[in-house]
Amino acid sequence: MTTETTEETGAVTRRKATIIDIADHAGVSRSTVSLVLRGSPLVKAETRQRVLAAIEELGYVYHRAAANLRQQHSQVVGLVINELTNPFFTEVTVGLEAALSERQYLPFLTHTDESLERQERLLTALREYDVAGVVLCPVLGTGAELPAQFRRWQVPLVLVMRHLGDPLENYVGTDDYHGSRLATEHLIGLGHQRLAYIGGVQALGVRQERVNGFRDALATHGLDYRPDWVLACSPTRLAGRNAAQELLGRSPAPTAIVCFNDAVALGVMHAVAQSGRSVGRDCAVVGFDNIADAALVSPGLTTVSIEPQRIGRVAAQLLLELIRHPEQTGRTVLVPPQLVIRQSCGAH
Amino acid sequence: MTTETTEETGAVTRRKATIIDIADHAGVSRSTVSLVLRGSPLVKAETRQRVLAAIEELGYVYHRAAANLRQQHSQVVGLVINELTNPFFTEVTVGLEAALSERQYLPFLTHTDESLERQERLLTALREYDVAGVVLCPVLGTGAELPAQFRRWQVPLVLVMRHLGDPLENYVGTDDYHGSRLATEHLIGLGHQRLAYIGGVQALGVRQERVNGFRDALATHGLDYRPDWVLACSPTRLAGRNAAQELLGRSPAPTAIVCFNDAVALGVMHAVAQSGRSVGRDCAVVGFDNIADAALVSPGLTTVSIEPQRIGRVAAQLLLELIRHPEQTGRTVLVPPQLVIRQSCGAH
DNA sequence: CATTGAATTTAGAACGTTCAAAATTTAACA
DNA sequence: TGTTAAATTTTGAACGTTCTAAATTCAATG
Repeated sequence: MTTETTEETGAVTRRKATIIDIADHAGVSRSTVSLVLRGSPLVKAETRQRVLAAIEELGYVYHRAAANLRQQHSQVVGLVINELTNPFFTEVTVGLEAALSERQYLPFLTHTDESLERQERLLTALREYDVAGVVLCPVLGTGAELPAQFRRWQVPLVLVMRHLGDPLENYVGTDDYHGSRLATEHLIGLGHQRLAYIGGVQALGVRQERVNGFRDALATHGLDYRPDWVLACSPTRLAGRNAAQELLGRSPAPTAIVCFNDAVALGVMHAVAQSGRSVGRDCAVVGFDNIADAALVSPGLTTVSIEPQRIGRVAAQLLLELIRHPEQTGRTVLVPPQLVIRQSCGAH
Repeated sequence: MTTETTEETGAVTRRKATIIDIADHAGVSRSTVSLVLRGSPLVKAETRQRVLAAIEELGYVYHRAAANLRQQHSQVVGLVINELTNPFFTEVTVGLEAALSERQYLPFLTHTDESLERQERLLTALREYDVAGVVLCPVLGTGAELPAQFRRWQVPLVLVMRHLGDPLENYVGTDDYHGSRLATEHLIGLGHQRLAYIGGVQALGVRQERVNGFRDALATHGLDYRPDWVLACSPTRLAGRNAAQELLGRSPAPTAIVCFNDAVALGVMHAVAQSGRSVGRDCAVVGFDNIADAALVSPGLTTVSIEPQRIGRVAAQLLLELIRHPEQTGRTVLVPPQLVIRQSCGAH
């Protein structure tokens, strides 16, 4: 029986049914019920029916925590994301969730809000809940020793979008270098000779990659790389506008601007228009990320698309591989980006 | 000893240390270690030191799943959010997480992506992981019987931002009616006589509340409510722009537009400007939500601020109350919104 | 109708913790 | 020093599952 009465309220409370209640109700043993629950072919069809009926009747809910305890492994994967407000990361998590739930893993999503302290708290919480692995987009200022720590802890770890420089770390991100190169070469192909780069915070490895792609594309085509035409700024629309205003005031001014991301690019477009120039005609602009606004704005923003969902899926796949083969290290997967051509670069 | 050798690899593997390993190492019993872990005052200071040293030395990690199993309750709370890409919800979750982790609960964040099927999968998964309660922003099309189901399941449930109409449901949201009224009365106070309302999907209860606030504010001040000046459209910038274009083409045109949310309002501002009118001077616009862009755009968007973090905190508090007193039902908390005055309404 | 092997089912221990109750040690006092 | 109470520690069962190995049932065969 699964009903009992509590003293305080006098109300009838239904204790949650367990596998034993099902067993009693169906007239079989715990083990048989367990086999049915896991879809084993060992049980006779008729018995299975009886058990399933009992499950239905008692409203039984499988207790995964107990099963995991016994089986010594969990089906939960921690997702530690630094900035959920950024739609890009939301997309990454959508890809992660899709790939994980296909393989019966449950993603445990978690938000550090770019705070190192929160990140530490969350990582130990996940460890205490015995997750099978962790996908982490580390907060700025995360120590490079974190991957080694995870190895010691024996918890598989995949970094996404930001890496820490440990040669043994497992990392999934975009091919920033080639994406940036792609964008730059497109502009050069359109005949531009005076190209500038705007955006990104110096400290970020991502930015370095993108600037390198820009630099090398120029070099390959025999164009000058002018350090004074490479401006850093925080990755926002406002900062992009300010930086562009300054740059466009110089003489000569660039005729094409490669931007760190779309937010910056939108700000840059704004500044270009305000300076009396036509975006695309007098000054070409390309972005990076292909956010939703890039298509909606007018003229449309030419940009490098990095398929965030795909990155999520790839990260999930790598993590599942690591769960199977924990000894693997140093895997890096760079998802190749694609150029999406719209009007902001003057092409059609 | 916690080291052993696996046959396959020959590598030394460190089995995760348990409370028993700590007990042996410190020369005490399981129970004593357990008491130390839970910060009990019963253990002698010197013993505690010895145990803590052992914990440190063996790199022990508390196994919450096992503890929860024994204690028959978990410290995990499910957060089921329909649209994480919406920065508003991200803010709500930040508030939830903050309030929950203060009380030692761990928020298990989850994303339905506005899919009913995903929502169902996630809810059963959370049940299987035996969460202490659930905070849910239900997907469109969720059946009104869901709260009753949760009651039968004996899982405390708090709805946020969207309710289902069950009189016993527990709900935390904004006071849409008064927020909308506030915005409308502000415009009336500035002398406007021809007011229109744009945005929101008919089916949503939220929209009905906001339109009611708009209507009643008009009535209170003896102004006509014209149903043909109340336009529904999906809550996006683009849809807002289209709706406003249509509306501004009529004659007479409204001199003030109350919008369902800020996204719509930004689209409306765009249309107003395109029609050759000055936003604020010729046509006032107010939004709802106070998203980040509202302050950045020019002119600044006057809008109703609903403090999403606060909503998250309140929802968390209510849930924790329900976990303590599961018999409570029918609680509704409406967080009062505030008017943030910028330039888009012509005031200063 | 035994016998055999396959098919199906089961008992008991185990996973890592905490609870209740009991056992032991320590301190205080006459 | 013995007695008592308080302080501290421990034992064994329990939480809901699954594993291993063994037990039982069934069907087919000679």
